[in-house]
Amino acid sequence: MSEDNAPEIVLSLEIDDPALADRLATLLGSVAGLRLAAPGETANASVVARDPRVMPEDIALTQRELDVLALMAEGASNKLIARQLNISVHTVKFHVGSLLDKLDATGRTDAVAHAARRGVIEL
Amino acid sequence: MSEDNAPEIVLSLEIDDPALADRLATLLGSVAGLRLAAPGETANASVVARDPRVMPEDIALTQRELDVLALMAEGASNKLIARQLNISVHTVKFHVGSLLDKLDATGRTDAVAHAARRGVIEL
DNA sequence: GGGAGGACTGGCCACCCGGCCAGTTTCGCA
DNA sequence: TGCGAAACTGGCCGGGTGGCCAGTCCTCCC
Repeated sequence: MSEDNAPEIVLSLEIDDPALADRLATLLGSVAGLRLAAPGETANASVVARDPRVMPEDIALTQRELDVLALMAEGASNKLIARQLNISVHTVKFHVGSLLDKLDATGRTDAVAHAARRGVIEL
Repeated sequence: MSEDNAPEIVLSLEIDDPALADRLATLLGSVAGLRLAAPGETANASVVARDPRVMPEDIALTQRELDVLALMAEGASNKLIARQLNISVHTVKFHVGSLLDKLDATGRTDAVAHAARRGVIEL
Protein backbone atom coordinates (compact mmCIF):
# COMPACT_ATOMS: atom_id res chain seq x y z
CA MET A 1 0.00 0.00 0.00
CA SER A 2 1.41 3.37 -0.92
CA GLU A 3 -1.17 5.97 0.13
CA ASP A 4 -1.78 6.97 3.72
CA ASN A 5 -4.39 9.73 3.73
CA ALA A 6 -7.67 7.92 3.00
CA PRO A 7 -7.06 4.22 2.49
CA GLU A 8 -10.62 3.50 1.60
CA ILE A 9 -11.58 -0.15 1.81
CA VAL A 10 -13.26 -1.42 -1.31
CA LEU A 11 -15.76 -4.21 -0.77
CA SER A 12 -17.36 -6.36 -3.42
CA LEU A 13 -20.58 -8.25 -2.84
CA GLU A 14 -21.25 -11.85 -3.82
CA ILE A 15 -24.68 -12.42 -2.37
CA ASP A 16 -27.22 -14.82 -3.76
CA ASP A 17 -30.13 -13.49 -1.73
CA PRO A 18 -31.24 -10.19 -3.34
CA ALA A 19 -32.89 -8.92 -0.16
CA LEU A 20 -29.80 -9.56 1.92
CA ALA A 21 -27.61 -8.02 -0.76
CA ASP A 22 -29.76 -4.90 -0.78
CA ARG A 23 -29.71 -4.55 3.01
CA LEU A 24 -25.97 -5.06 3.19
CA ALA A 25 -25.35 -2.60 0.38
CA THR A 26 -27.41 0.01 2.21
CA LEU A 27 -25.72 -0.63 5.54
CA LEU A 28 -22.20 -0.77 4.17
CA GLY A 29 -22.67 2.10 1.76
CA SER A 30 -23.07 4.55 4.61
CA VAL A 31 -19.96 3.50 6.48
CA ALA A 32 -17.14 6.04 6.37
CA GLY A 33 -13.81 4.71 5.14
CA LEU A 34 -15.46 1.96 3.19
CA ARG A 35 -17.25 1.76 -0.10
CA LEU A 36 -18.61 -0.85 -2.44
CA ALA A 37 -16.73 -1.88 -5.55
CA ALA A 38 -17.92 -0.92 -8.99
CA PRO A 39 -18.61 -3.81 -11.35
CA GLY A 40 -15.30 -5.24 -12.45
CA GLU A 41 -13.32 -3.24 -9.93
CA THR A 42 -10.73 -5.02 -7.84
CA ALA A 43 -11.81 -5.10 -4.22
CA ASN A 44 -9.86 -5.43 -0.99
CA ALA A 45 -12.34 -7.94 0.28
CA SER A 46 -15.54 -9.67 -0.73
CA VAL A 47 -18.72 -10.25 1.19
CA VAL A 48 -19.80 -13.75 0.32
CA ALA A 49 -23.16 -15.30 1.06
CA ARG A 50 -24.24 -18.24 -0.98
CA ASP A 51 -27.90 -19.10 -1.10
CA PRO A 52 -28.58 -20.95 2.13
CA ARG A 53 -31.37 -22.87 0.44
CA VAL A 54 -28.73 -24.55 -1.66
CA MET A 55 -27.01 -25.77 1.46
CA PRO A 56 -29.54 -27.44 3.76
CA GLU A 57 -27.03 -26.95 6.51
CA ASP A 58 -23.92 -28.98 6.68
CA ILE A 59 -24.49 -32.35 5.18
CA ALA A 60 -24.57 -34.99 7.85
CA LEU A 61 -20.99 -36.20 7.77
CA THR A 62 -19.51 -38.18 10.59
CA GLN A 63 -16.27 -37.13 12.22
CA ARG A 64 -14.46 -39.97 10.51
CA GLU A 65 -15.82 -38.93 7.14
CA LEU A 66 -14.65 -35.38 7.76
CA ASP A 67 -11.21 -36.68 8.65
CA VAL A 68 -11.06 -38.69 5.45
CA LEU A 69 -12.44 -35.81 3.39
CA ALA A 70 -9.83 -33.40 4.70
CA LEU A 71 -7.02 -35.77 3.80
CA MET A 72 -8.57 -36.45 0.42
CA ALA A 73 -8.51 -32.71 -0.26
CA GLU A 74 -4.78 -32.82 0.41
CA GLY A 75 -4.42 -35.35 -2.36
CA ALA A 76 -3.71 -38.22 0.00
CA SER A 77 -4.20 -41.76 -1.29
CA ASN A 78 -6.33 -44.28 0.56
CA LYS A 79 -3.20 -45.98 1.83
CA LEU A 80 -1.84 -42.71 3.19
CA ILE A 81 -5.17 -41.81 4.77
CA ALA A 82 -5.31 -45.22 6.41
CA ARG A 83 -1.85 -44.79 7.89
CA GLN A 84 -2.67 -41.26 9.03
CA LEU A 85 -5.87 -42.30 10.80
CA ASN A 86 -4.56 -45.64 12.02
CA ILE A 87 -7.26 -47.59 10.26
CA SER A 88 -7.28 -50.09 7.43
CA VAL A 89 -7.36 -49.17 3.76
CA HIS A 90 -10.65 -51.03 3.47
CA THR A 91 -12.17 -48.80 6.08
CA VAL A 92 -10.93 -45.74 4.27
CA LYS A 93 -12.59 -46.98 1.13
CA PHE A 94 -15.79 -47.50 3.04
CA HIS A 95 -15.74 -43.91 4.25
CA VAL A 96 -14.86 -42.67 0.78
CA GLY A 97 -17.82 -44.62 -0.55
CA SER A 98 -20.11 -42.98 1.99
CA LEU A 99 -18.71 -39.58 1.05
CA LEU A 100 -19.29 -40.18 -2.65
CA ASP A 101 -22.85 -41.13 -1.82
CA LYS A 102 -23.59 -38.23 0.52
CA LEU A 103 -21.88 -35.66 -1.66
CA ASP A 104 -23.45 -37.08 -4.81
CA ALA A 105 -20.05 -37.41 -6.42
CA THR A 106 -18.71 -39.84 -9.00
CA GLY A 107 -15.17 -40.02 -7.59
CA ARG A 108 -12.88 -38.60 -4.95
CA THR A 109 -11.97 -35.60 -7.12
CA ASP A 110 -15.63 -34.80 -7.64
CA ALA A 111 -16.28 -35.30 -3.94
CA VAL A 112 -13.62 -32.78 -2.94
CA ALA A 113 -14.92 -30.30 -5.52
CA HIS A 114 -18.50 -30.66 -4.27
CA ALA A 115 -17.46 -30.39 -0.64
CA ALA A 116 -15.45 -27.25 -1.38
CA ARG A 117 -18.34 -25.71 -3.31
CA ARG A 118 -20.73 -26.03 -0.41
CA GLY A 119 -18.21 -25.02 2.20
CA VAL A 120 -17.89 -28.36 3.90
CA ILE A 121 -14.14 -28.03 3.54
CA GLU A 122 -11.78 -25.18 2.88
CA LEU A 123 -9.21 -25.50 0.15
CA MET B 1 -38.22 -15.38 7.02
CA SER B 2 -40.20 -15.61 10.24
CA GLU B 3 -38.95 -12.80 12.48
CA ASP B 4 -39.63 -9.13 11.78
CA ASN B 5 -38.41 -7.14 14.78
CA ALA B 6 -34.60 -7.04 14.60
CA PRO B 7 -33.24 -9.15 11.74
CA GLU B 8 -29.64 -8.53 12.63
CA ILE B 9 -27.13 -9.51 9.97
CA VAL B 10 -24.29 -11.64 11.27
CA LEU B 11 -21.00 -11.29 9.44
CA SER B 12 -17.96 -13.47 9.76
CA LEU B 13 -14.47 -12.37 8.76
CA GLU B 14 -11.98 -14.42 6.76
CA ILE B 15 -9.14 -11.98 6.26
CA ASP B 16 -5.50 -12.92 5.86
CA ASP B 17 -4.20 -9.40 6.42
CA PRO B 18 -4.44 -8.68 10.16
CA ALA B 19 -4.43 -4.90 9.67
CA LEU B 20 -7.26 -5.05 7.18
CA ALA B 21 -9.17 -7.43 9.40
CA ASP B 22 -8.83 -5.07 12.33
CA ARG B 23 -9.98 -2.05 10.35
CA LEU B 24 -12.96 -3.89 8.94
CA ALA B 25 -13.91 -5.25 12.33
CA THR B 26 -13.85 -1.73 13.75
CA LEU B 27 -15.81 -0.24 10.88
CA LEU B 28 -18.39 -3.01 10.72
CA GLY B 29 -18.75 -3.35 14.46
CA SER B 30 -20.31 0.08 14.72
CA VAL B 31 -22.89 -0.42 12.05
CA ALA B 32 -26.45 -0.69 13.34
CA GLY B 33 -28.35 -3.78 12.24
CA LEU B 34 -25.14 -5.70 11.71
CA ARG B 35 -22.70 -7.46 13.96
CA LEU B 36 -19.72 -9.76 13.70
CA ALA B 37 -20.07 -13.45 14.31
CA ALA B 38 -18.64 -15.08 17.39
CA PRO B 39 -16.13 -17.84 16.77
CA GLY B 40 -17.97 -20.88 15.49
CA GLU B 41 -21.22 -18.99 15.07
CA THR B 42 -23.10 -19.41 11.82
CA ALA B 43 -23.04 -16.19 9.83
CA ASN B 44 -25.35 -14.80 7.17
CA ALA B 45 -22.37 -13.74 5.11
CA SER B 46 -18.59 -13.77 5.18
CA VAL B 47 -16.09 -11.08 4.37
CA VAL B 48 -13.33 -12.81 2.47
CA ALA B 49 -9.92 -11.42 1.62
CA ARG B 50 -7.20 -13.87 0.76
CA ASP B 51 -3.61 -12.75 0.67
CA PRO B 52 -2.97 -11.73 -2.96
CA ARG B 53 0.76 -12.33 -2.57
CA VAL B 54 0.02 -16.04 -2.45
CA MET B 55 -0.87 -16.10 -6.14
CA PRO B 56 2.23 -15.50 -8.32
CA GLU B 57 0.09 -15.06 -11.42
CA ASP B 58 -1.49 -17.79 -13.46
CA ILE B 59 0.72 -20.77 -14.04
CA ALA B 60 1.57 -21.32 -17.68
CA LEU B 61 -1.02 -23.86 -18.76
CA THR B 62 -1.79 -24.64 -22.37
CA GLN B 63 -5.33 -24.41 -23.67
CA ARG B 64 -5.57 -28.17 -23.85
CA GLU B 65 -4.42 -28.50 -20.26
CA LEU B 66 -7.05 -26.00 -19.18
CA ASP B 67 -9.68 -28.00 -21.04
CA VAL B 68 -8.60 -31.17 -19.30
CA LEU B 69 -8.36 -29.44 -15.94
CA ALA B 70 -11.87 -28.06 -16.19
CA LEU B 71 -13.29 -31.49 -16.93
CA MET B 72 -11.20 -33.03 -14.16
CA ALA B 73 -12.78 -30.56 -11.74
CA GLU B 74 -16.16 -31.89 -12.83
CA GLY B 75 -15.08 -35.32 -11.75
CA ALA B 76 -14.78 -36.64 -15.28
CA SER B 77 -12.68 -39.76 -15.88
CA ASN B 78 -9.92 -39.86 -18.46
CA LYS B 79 -12.18 -41.81 -20.77
CA LEU B 80 -14.93 -39.22 -20.49
CA ILE B 81 -12.50 -36.35 -20.99
CA ALA B 82 -11.14 -38.07 -24.07
CA ARG B 83 -14.60 -38.44 -25.55
CA GLN B 84 -15.48 -34.85 -24.68
CA LEU B 85 -12.35 -33.43 -26.31
CA ASN B 86 -12.25 -35.92 -29.18
CA ILE B 87 -8.80 -37.16 -28.30
CA SER B 88 -7.41 -40.46 -27.10
CA VAL B 89 -7.31 -41.54 -23.48
CA HIS B 90 -3.53 -41.74 -23.77
CA THR B 91 -3.40 -38.09 -24.72
CA VAL B 92 -5.59 -37.19 -21.80
CA LYS B 93 -3.21 -39.00 -19.50
CA PHE B 94 -0.34 -37.09 -21.04
CA HIS B 95 -2.04 -33.76 -20.29
CA VAL B 96 -2.95 -34.92 -16.81
CA GLY B 97 0.68 -35.81 -16.27
CA SER B 98 1.76 -32.34 -17.35
CA LEU B 99 -0.86 -30.86 -15.04
CA LEU B 100 0.37 -32.88 -12.08
CA ASP B 101 3.88 -31.68 -12.83
CA LYS B 102 3.03 -27.99 -13.32
CA LEU B 103 0.68 -27.84 -10.36
CA ASP B 104 3.05 -29.81 -8.17
CA ALA B 105 0.30 -32.29 -7.37
CA THR B 106 0.43 -35.97 -6.51
CA GLY B 107 -2.83 -36.92 -8.25
CA ARG B 108 -5.82 -35.52 -10.10
CA THR B 109 -7.64 -34.67 -6.87
CA ASP B 110 -4.64 -32.79 -5.57
CA ALA B 111 -4.28 -31.04 -8.94
CA VAL B 112 -7.86 -29.78 -8.86
CA ALA B 113 -7.44 -28.63 -5.26
CA HIS B 114 -4.23 -26.76 -6.05
CA ALA B 115 -5.70 -25.17 -9.16
CA ALA B 116 -8.75 -24.04 -7.21
CA ARG B 117 -6.60 -22.61 -4.42
CA ARG B 118 -4.65 -20.37 -6.74
CA GLY B 119 -7.64 -19.34 -8.80
CA VAL B 120 -6.74 -21.18 -11.98
CA ILE B 121 -10.19 -22.70 -11.96
CA GLU B 122 -13.43 -21.86 -10.25
CA LEU B 123 -15.29 -24.56 -8.41
C1' DG C 1 16.85 -25.71 -44.64
C1' DG C 2 17.88 -27.43 -40.54
C1' DG C 3 17.62 -27.75 -35.75
C1' DA C 4 15.07 -27.16 -31.23
C1' DG C 5 11.26 -27.20 -28.55
C1' DG C 6 6.59 -28.24 -27.38
C1' DA C 7 1.97 -30.30 -28.22
C1' DC C 8 0.04 -34.47 -29.24
C1' DT C 9 -0.62 -39.81 -29.78
C1' DG C 10 0.07 -44.69 -28.57
C1' DG C 11 1.53 -49.32 -26.01
C1' DC C 12 2.63 -51.36 -21.75
C1' DC C 13 2.24 -52.24 -16.83
C1' DA C 14 2.14 -51.85 -11.69
C1' DC C 15 -0.68 -49.82 -8.68
C1' DC C 16 -4.84 -47.50 -6.97
C1' DC C 17 -9.73 -46.83 -6.78
C1' DG C 18 -14.53 -47.76 -6.21
C1' DG C 19 -18.27 -51.31 -5.83
C1' DC C 20 -19.75 -55.67 -4.38
C1' DC C 21 -20.13 -59.08 -0.70
C1' DA C 22 -20.31 -60.12 4.44
C1' DG C 23 -19.54 -59.47 9.44
C1' DT C 24 -18.96 -57.08 14.20
C1' DT C 25 -19.63 -53.41 17.50
C1' DT C 26 -21.86 -49.49 19.44
C1' DC C 27 -25.31 -46.48 20.38
C1' DG C 28 -29.99 -44.41 20.99
C1' DC C 29 -34.69 -45.19 21.53
C1' DA C 30 -38.91 -47.32 22.31
C1' DT D 1 -34.15 -54.76 27.57
C1' DG D 2 -34.57 -55.87 23.28
C1' DC D 3 -34.44 -53.76 18.69
C1' DG D 4 -32.81 -51.31 14.83
C1' DA D 5 -29.97 -47.91 12.67
C1' DA D 6 -25.46 -46.51 11.79
C1' DA D 7 -20.41 -46.73 12.12
C1' DC D 8 -16.64 -49.50 11.36
C1' DT D 9 -13.64 -53.54 9.40
C1' DG D 10 -12.28 -56.95 5.82
C1' DG D 11 -11.77 -59.96 1.08
C1' DC D 12 -12.33 -59.79 -3.76
C1' DC D 13 -12.24 -57.90 -8.46
C1' DG D 14 -13.02 -55.13 -12.73
C1' DG D 15 -11.78 -51.00 -14.38
C1' DG D 16 -9.32 -46.52 -13.83
C1' DT D 17 -5.02 -44.06 -13.02
C1' DG D 18 -0.28 -42.52 -13.45
C1' DG D 19 4.59 -43.45 -15.00
C1' DC D 20 7.56 -45.26 -18.36
C1' DC D 21 8.89 -45.92 -23.13
C1' DA D 22 8.94 -44.18 -28.02
C1' DG D 23 7.35 -41.68 -32.09
C1' DT D 24 4.98 -37.92 -35.19
C1' DC D 25 3.63 -33.28 -36.35
C1' DC D 26 3.84 -28.41 -36.14
C1' DT D 27 5.88 -23.91 -35.30
C1' DC D 28 9.35 -20.85 -34.29
C1' DC D 29 13.93 -19.33 -34.70
C1' DC D 30 18.64 -19.47 -36.17
